[in-house]
Amino acid sequence: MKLKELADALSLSPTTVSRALNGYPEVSEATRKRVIEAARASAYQPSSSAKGLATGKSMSIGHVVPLGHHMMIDPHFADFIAGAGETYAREGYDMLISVVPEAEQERAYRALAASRKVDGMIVHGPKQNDPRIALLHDLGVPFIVHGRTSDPDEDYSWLDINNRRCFRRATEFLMDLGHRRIALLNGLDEMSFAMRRRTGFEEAHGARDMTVAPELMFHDEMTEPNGYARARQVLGSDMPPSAIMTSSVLQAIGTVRALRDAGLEPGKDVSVLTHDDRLSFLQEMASVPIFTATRSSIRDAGRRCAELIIGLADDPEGGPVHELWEAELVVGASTGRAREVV
Amino acid sequence: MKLKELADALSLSPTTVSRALNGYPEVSEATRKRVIEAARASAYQPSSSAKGLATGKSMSIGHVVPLGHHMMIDPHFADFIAGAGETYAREGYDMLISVVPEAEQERAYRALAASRKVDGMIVHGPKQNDPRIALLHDLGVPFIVHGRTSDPDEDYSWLDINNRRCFRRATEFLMDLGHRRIALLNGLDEMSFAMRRRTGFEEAHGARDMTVAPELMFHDEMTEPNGYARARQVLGSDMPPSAIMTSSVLQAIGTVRALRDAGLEPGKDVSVLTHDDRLSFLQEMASVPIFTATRSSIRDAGRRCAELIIGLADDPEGGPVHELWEAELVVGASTGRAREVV
DNA sequence: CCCCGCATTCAAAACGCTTTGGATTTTGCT
DNA sequence: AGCAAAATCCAAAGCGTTTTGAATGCGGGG
Repeated sequence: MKLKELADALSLSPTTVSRALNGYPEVSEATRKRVIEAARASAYQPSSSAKGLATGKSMSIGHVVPLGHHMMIDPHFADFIAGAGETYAREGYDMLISVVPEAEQERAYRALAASRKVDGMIVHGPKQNDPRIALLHDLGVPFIVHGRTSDPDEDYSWLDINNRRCFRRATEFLMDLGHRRIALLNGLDEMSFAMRRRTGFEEAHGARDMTVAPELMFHDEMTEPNGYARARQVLGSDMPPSAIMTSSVLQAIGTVRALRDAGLEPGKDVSVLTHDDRLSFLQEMASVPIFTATRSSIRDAGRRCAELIIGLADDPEGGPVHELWEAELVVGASTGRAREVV
Repeated sequence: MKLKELADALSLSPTTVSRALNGYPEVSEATRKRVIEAARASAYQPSSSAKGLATGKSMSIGHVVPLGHHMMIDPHFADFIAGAGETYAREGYDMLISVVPEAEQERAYRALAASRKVDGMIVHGPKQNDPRIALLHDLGVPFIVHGRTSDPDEDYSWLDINNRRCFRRATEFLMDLGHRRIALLNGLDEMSFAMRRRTGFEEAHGARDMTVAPELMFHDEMTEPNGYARARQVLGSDMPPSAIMTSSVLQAIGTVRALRDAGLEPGKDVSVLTHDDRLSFLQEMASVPIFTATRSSIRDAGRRCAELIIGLADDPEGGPVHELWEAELVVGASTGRAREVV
């Protein structure tokens, strides 16, 4: 069913039908009703290519997701997508995902932009110095970064959580419990968020005239097996930490597995504190959370990023927008006073 | 940069340029070279809407993903997507995802089909009797189902694993180890795969003249917390099982947590056997796997489904295609001989 | 030297929608 | 009743490609 046919059936011109359906005022309410009803009855749906060609908008937002080192799609990313998807559905947008090998990322961005398949893009997992933001700037596509680079951050739009501060608070929380030797199982070191968290971690040490132990800091992909492996490694060392911080619940779960293997109890023998993105497939209903954690819903971030990029797509001059979210620090069962080792 | 401009710059007609770029034979190799070079230099990329309008193809495949009961996006789904995405990227297709509340699914399918935004669709998580396949049939969109319904399955395309057989084998494997009382933590009962697994589980019992204990069979969303809760429940019952089977590694992880909580050791005190979709963020490098499992990569399934749907999009008369994959049964550390209880 | 056939190239139509600029009818006022 | 303004509708011109049908230039056979 195409517009012309619908118009013929109604003895109206395509012009009028188009206007009636798109809510333009130059059409009487009576005919608008009639048109809308007929459209519904015949399940008319405008061709997206034709509409796109005529309006210059595609009503979809692009996400380029690189297949990482281990060809893994990040579960954190999946939850972000779920949130963004909700917003898109509500606003009549679609989500276009391009999964590409790391090396072909730039080509993918260029192709998406130049073919005008998307009205805007969301940039995931920004590195410290990320060439993508300059690229997108050049390409002239509206975009928003989930996270920030380490560049001055005024001239592009982003939404981020205050990684530095929340990791500083978390570290100090552990120190207040008497912990002196704390391990940090962080995300990959090229990631901007990992560096910010590390900075917060170090600041906390500095503020109390403590020094971080380099042999207790790790940058890995945030998986359960990696959490397990690193925890095992530090627990088996000469001077094991009394607390372990991780950047993801997945690593924390691995850490707990390692503790159990070593006959140690989390929260008693060794404290575990993690950042919690509230991954949906791990949500507990328990009254007291398993993990003490800095917490911020990555799904909410997805929802909000989608709203922001749609705003920018509608009004590219809407200027760069920035949102910095604070994470909450919730106390769970995985932390406790440090054992008096002395 | 639009086609006409490129043509002008080359002193050629749009016709010729278009043909040169699309590999038609009616153009001399010399000019083709020239055109391709100029296109590359000026980063020309045809407008997808215009191309779509002219050709009738959109070069993208649609996925409708419902937000389930707990508004969770399934991590299994994420890995499937990663696999499919690889294929799409290779074939020049894009992936269009529509995240919608369960109730609006039908509308989403209709909209995607009628707006011709996609050349084909992949149906996820088929229910036992799934109205979507009739719907898509009506809409006339090529589609492939990942899984099967319980209907006769000849008239639509699908790719599935042999759930019934692999769960039967797995159950018999446990019985061979002396287990007589086996719990099954399955996926949601409306899911077609869950029923097939259940059937395999029951067949194994029937073949040995054993009866399944209804109080040991559960249908839940396949999450870690659910695995934990159910395992705790059965372990605390009057007649606890000596082995627990789960439909997902996530449930298995939860189960192990429950065992540990109860002071039990997996593989010694209680055996755990799971189906393993090879979720990428859980891949171990260990030589002997943690879990004994029936194993089949859901990412490979995604890859293959994408190939199949692209094939169908190119040639809708390609007839229904079917692929039934066998899962392998790999022995890990989580199973062992049943404790002599008697 | 002419004409035919092949290799190249092009002008124009088509794809299905939105939007511009007018035309026609209706309404509101005097 | 008469006229300007407002309301309603329409024909036609895009939007950027592909594709159809025809034109042009060329070499070769007669």
